[in-house]
Amino acid sequence: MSRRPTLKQVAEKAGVSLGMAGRVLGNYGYYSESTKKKVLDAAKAISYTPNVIARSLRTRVTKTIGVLISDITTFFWTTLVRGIQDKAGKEGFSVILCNSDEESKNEQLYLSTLFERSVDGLIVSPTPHNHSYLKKLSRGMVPIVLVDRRVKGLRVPTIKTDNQAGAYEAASHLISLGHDRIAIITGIQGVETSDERFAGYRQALREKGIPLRKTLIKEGNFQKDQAFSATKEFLRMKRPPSAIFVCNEPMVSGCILALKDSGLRIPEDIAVIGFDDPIWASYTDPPLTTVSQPSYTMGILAFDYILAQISNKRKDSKYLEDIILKPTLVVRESCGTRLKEHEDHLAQKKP
Amino acid sequence: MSRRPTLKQVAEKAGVSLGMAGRVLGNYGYYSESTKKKVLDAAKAISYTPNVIARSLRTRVTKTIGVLISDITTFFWTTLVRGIQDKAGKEGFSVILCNSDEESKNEQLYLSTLFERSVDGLIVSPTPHNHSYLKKLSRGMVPIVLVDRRVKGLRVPTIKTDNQAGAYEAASHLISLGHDRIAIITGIQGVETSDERFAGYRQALREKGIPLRKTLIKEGNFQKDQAFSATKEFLRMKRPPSAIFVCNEPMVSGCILALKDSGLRIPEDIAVIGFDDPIWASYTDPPLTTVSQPSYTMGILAFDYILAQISNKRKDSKYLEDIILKPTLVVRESCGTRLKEHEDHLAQKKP
DNA sequence: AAAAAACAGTATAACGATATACTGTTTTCC
DNA sequence: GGAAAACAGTATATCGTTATACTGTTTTTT
Repeated sequence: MSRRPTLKQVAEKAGVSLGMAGRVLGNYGYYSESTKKKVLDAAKAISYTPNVIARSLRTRVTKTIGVLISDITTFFWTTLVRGIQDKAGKEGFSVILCNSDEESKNEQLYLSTLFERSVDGLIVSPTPHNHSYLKKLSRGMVPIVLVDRRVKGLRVPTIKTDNQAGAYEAASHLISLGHDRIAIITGIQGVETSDERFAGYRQALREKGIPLRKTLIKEGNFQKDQAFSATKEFLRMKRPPSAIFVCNEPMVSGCILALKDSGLRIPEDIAVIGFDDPIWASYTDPPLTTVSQPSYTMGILAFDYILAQISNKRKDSKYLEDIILKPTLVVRESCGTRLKEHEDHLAQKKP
Repeated sequence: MSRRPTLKQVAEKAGVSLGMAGRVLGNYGYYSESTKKKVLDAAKAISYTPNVIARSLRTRVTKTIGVLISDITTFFWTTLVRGIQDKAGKEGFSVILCNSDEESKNEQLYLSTLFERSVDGLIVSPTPHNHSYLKKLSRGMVPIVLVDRRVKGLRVPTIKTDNQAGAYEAASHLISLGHDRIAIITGIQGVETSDERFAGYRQALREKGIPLRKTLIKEGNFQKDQAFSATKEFLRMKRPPSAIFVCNEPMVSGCILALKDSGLRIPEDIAVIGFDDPIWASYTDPPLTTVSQPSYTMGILAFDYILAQISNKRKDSKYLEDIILKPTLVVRESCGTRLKEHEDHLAQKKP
């Protein structure tokens, strides 16, 4: 690979000193119109572009942020990351993206490589356990913003949704439709997101006077396959649940797959309500009722917050407080709400 | 933010010269056991980590690759990118990810920032037009591997699927089911992926003696909304198509949405076949028959190829040839294949 | 007309790691 | 025992920017 032109070469070509070339291109200090022209022409002639690595070494600014999430493959994270990227691009920042897969050893590994690369800031969704390294970094090493979840003892601004409220709405919706054997497939115990969703579920049951049954609670680890198994287990019960609240998108996939596999109809045989609202939620069979989070907006906000920290606007107390966004319940057909209408509609179609 | 420890500080703490500390940590040259211990202890004591920026400046190696694709938000790209990331992570590379949204001005912008950041290599899915900058970079500036599409006049290794074969299979499948008014919603004219898929469609029709009707061909620009409109237009025809071949995942979404919106049943009223096989394809109503691409594998291969170029294994001619993977047709129910069985199944369930 | 300020330009010191040249000292080998 | 080789260690050039210190010259101010 050929070596790219340097500022020194520009200066030589322009017949001026390195310093002068630097001033013109960096637009600081004094320089005459004539040297300006000479430098600019020379730079153009050899198509000079500054070496950002060298600049970063000197200025201690990389214009790069690290983003560490659990898995880019799921809708919630893809959308959130796209939000970060769009805002970052506008501000001239590059984004290095890493997946932790909820493993704290990956978290540690990626955080350290990102730190060694001198990123200007980190947007992190912490894994369930062992945040020692994250905590260490948070102590004045590099600006950090958390997304989706907080961590006990980590005082860092966080962008998240009110998971409890969302789950409460979901469970209340099911209750209002007459369900009283409502199962839940939770995420990962110890992850704030998961615990809050469970808390919302419990709150709704308690308020409506429905007993909390341990047999109707299963952990799905936020994963499709585990939700599949959990669903199958529910179906093997003597009295299976009449509705299932599934706490994220991949797990909803697993749950629906298991129900289809068992030949059950949704919502006639069993109601399903999800968390996260991927594009496909509206054309599953039947369309999925689910709690929607503003993930793209969360990405934008996360970048705003990290930028505020980087450019030291932190004194602005606004950027120190957590943002807790409200999720919304999107009612479609998987809980049977519109079931009657739907059947009328089908009836019309049949000749 | 506090300043991080440097090699100089390690050397001072260990009471040796900078050079010695460098040798121990870099494990080259001569050093005694005693200095080794002193240096290692000192490094640990002040928790030294090398500054990768400084190293990169000196060694001209950043251990970073740039990835420029159209949109991380779609299944095909998310999965492919995850493949790249997983392999890159294993090899100690970081990935800077950018979305072009198929706009050549974005392509140009992101390519230049990536180049200025001295990435070791680029994995690019080129936008439809104006590859002048990409071509310039390909001339010995930085190693490049293309994914999904080639570009005329750009001699760079490419990882792609045999789109024509995939589309041919899809169209043939429809024809074998008795369809002869088969519409197609294409991607973006001029993009190889799109043109090849159209070619496969045309080839199938020609071979089976079915005339190619212009009215049954609409461009959807690979976008959901445009596919929605295109579908609606098809439905307004005096003789609407009996089947639609939709050339990527977001457009399938748009198409299905339009059909549902018009109250049409799939496949009874109209058959749908897609390209790309997202997780949700198996639980739409009905499950989607579609052409599946090995996108995760493509990501892995793309990284293998860029790594080969970076580490100059290019003499190995293997890494100079394009890889063209075979897509596979996944038959589900949206073309009516298993319709009979399905109804039997439903009949059984009814009491 | 002298002092101060503005301007044009050069030279050079960082930034932090890498790796070579160089100065000694010890060990090996015939 | 003496030359060669191996070893231990220091000093320093380099990567390509940025930005300051410094030397002059011109312009402005009083």
